[in-house]
This record gives sequence, C-alpha cells and structure tokens, in this order.
Amino acid sequence: MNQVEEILKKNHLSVTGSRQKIMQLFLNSNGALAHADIEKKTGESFDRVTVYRTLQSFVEKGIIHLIPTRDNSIKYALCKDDCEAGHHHDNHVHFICDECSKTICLDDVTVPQVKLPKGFTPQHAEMVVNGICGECK
Amino acid sequence: MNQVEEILKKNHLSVTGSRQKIMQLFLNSNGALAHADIEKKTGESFDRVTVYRTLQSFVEKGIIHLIPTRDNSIKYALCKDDCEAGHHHDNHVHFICDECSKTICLDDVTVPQVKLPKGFTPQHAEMVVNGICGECK
DNA sequence: GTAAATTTGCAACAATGATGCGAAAATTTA
DNA sequence: TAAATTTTCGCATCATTGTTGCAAATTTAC
Ligand SMILES: [Mn+2]
Ligand SMILES: [Mn+2]
Ligand SMILES: [Zn+2]
Ligand SMILES: [Zn+2]
Repeated sequence: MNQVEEILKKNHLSVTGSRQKIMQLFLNSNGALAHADIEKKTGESFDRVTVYRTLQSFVEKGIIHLIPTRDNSIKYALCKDDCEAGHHHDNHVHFICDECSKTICLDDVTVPQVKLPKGFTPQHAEMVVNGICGECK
Repeated sequence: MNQVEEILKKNHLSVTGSRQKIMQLFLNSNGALAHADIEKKTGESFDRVTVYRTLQSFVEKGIIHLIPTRDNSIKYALCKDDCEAGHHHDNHVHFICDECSKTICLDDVTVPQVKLPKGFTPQHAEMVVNGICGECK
C-alpha cells in the first residue's frame, strides 16, 4: 500500500482515481495549490465538480487546509499530522512571494498573540505575509 | 460643502450620486462593508457595475482598504487619514466576530512582526483574528 | 453656457462554485 | 469472488461574483 492510499484509508475515504491523483499532487508540490492549478495538472482526467468535491472532502477530513490570500483566491496546502476531521489546528504563518507568487506554509513560524482591546475574545488568528521568498531573492 | 463632498474633492474624484451615497454608507457604518451590503443598502439606485467601480476607485485613492477574510469574501473599510493614492499603510489587525459577523478595524492594534526563516524578505503582513466582539460577549 | 472629460448603465462575457440525479465505481457482505 | 450496498463521479444546470466595451448621461473646466 503506497503513501497516498495510506493517507486516504487512515482518513476513512474510499480510494478513487481522483483522490489518489490529487493527493499525489499535494505530496509532490512544495507550495500551496489553487483549484485552478489542480485542474491544470490533472488535465482532462476529471470533471471540475469532482475536483471541487475532492478538495472539500480533504478539508473536512483535516488533510488539507485553506489559506486566505489578499486577492481572495483560495489556496490549499497539506496539514500537519495533528489536524483532525472537523477541527484544524495549524496555526502557522503563511508566506506569499510577490515574485513567483508561490504560497508557502511556514510550519515553524507560529502566529503571534496580540493584545486585543477590552471585551474582545480571540478564538483563532490568521497571518499572511507577502514579500520575496528564499528562491527568488 | 459637506463631509462626503470634501473627501471626494480632496481625493480628486468627481462628485457623483453613487460616490456620495456609498461614501456616506462607510461614514455611517461602524464596521466593514462587503460589496453585497452596499448593494443591498443602495437599493435600486445604482447598477452593480457602478458599485464595483466606485469601490475600486476608492481603494485606488486610498480612501478605503480591503480586508481579507477566512471565507474569502472581500470586505472594505475606511482608511485612516495617512493613506495615499496607490499606497496604503494601514497595518492594523482586523477582527471578525463569529457571533454578529461584523468586521472591525482594530486601529490601535498593529500587526506584530515575526521572524521569518532565512532568505525570506517580508514586505507586508496581514493579520485577521476571529472570535467574539465586545458587543456580543 | 458650452466643450471636454469622466462616469454611468446596459449587455455580454468569464470565472468560480454549488446542487440534483442517474450511471459508474468502490467497498462490504456473504 | 460475485452479488448487494454504499459511495463517488460526470453531466447538466444554475447562482454568484466580477470584468470589459461602448454609447448615453453627467460632471467638470473654461
Ligand atoms: Mn499552511
Ligand atoms: Mn482596517
Ligand atoms: Zn518566490
Ligand atoms: Zn459581534
């Protein structure tokens, strides 16, 4: 049983062509992927709707997480092992390169806490940094 | 000359019905506005395209700024006085209430700096905090 | 007040995403 | 391993969001 199959089985997802191919894409890619990237790379293999539904189920199972971007395009990236179905707890900073426009999970940089005004109760914080990445500099 | 007209003139925008009405909405509202909010509140007055273009020109002039959200819906809020055309420099944290789903500029809370891995050069950072706001708690 | 510049509304289009449903594929059962 | 059951897929269809070109209307400048 290969790595892809293992991940799907572990998360109680049936092993189908689209899921295998898309999961493999995430494992190969070193940055985050947009829906459009995936559709481009899977070529003619799958229907657009299937790609949407596959990404949704991966998110629900805690296999991948969404990354908010300033231009409101959704990106997806693999979660670390400790995310569970229905409850993500990655809390790392994301970096978007203005040069190559790659989106990178900075797994080792945690989102800092900020002191909020009286009355505000924080639940979750996201931080996205734009700039030039290591490879483009 | 009222406040709205003053703001428009100061930013070298011709004073038109849509711009006046939409600017007034921002001045009245205490939170950020989505395109849909604006369309709802301006009722039948203007075309959808006009609202888009009005918001765009306000952003370009540095009158309002975009707020990224986790669900990838764009929100807009008034900039502080020191933003200029083509170059925003609000760098405050934004808060989104999970209860009333209001989006609030925390003007006094600046986005903290984070130490990035070797090679990464930061240019701009956004931080969005979700939780319960002062009024909902 | 008139000419020039800008903005508006409309039509048309593109991109993104959701849903219902029958056909196909995967998993379970025996 | 074959049949029964469950799940997923692909297609058609629709909704929402946002963009563009262009002629008509409005605003501004003179
Ligand atoms: Mn990440
Ligand atoms: Mn703000
Ligand atoms: Zn780069
Ligand atoms: Zn609230």
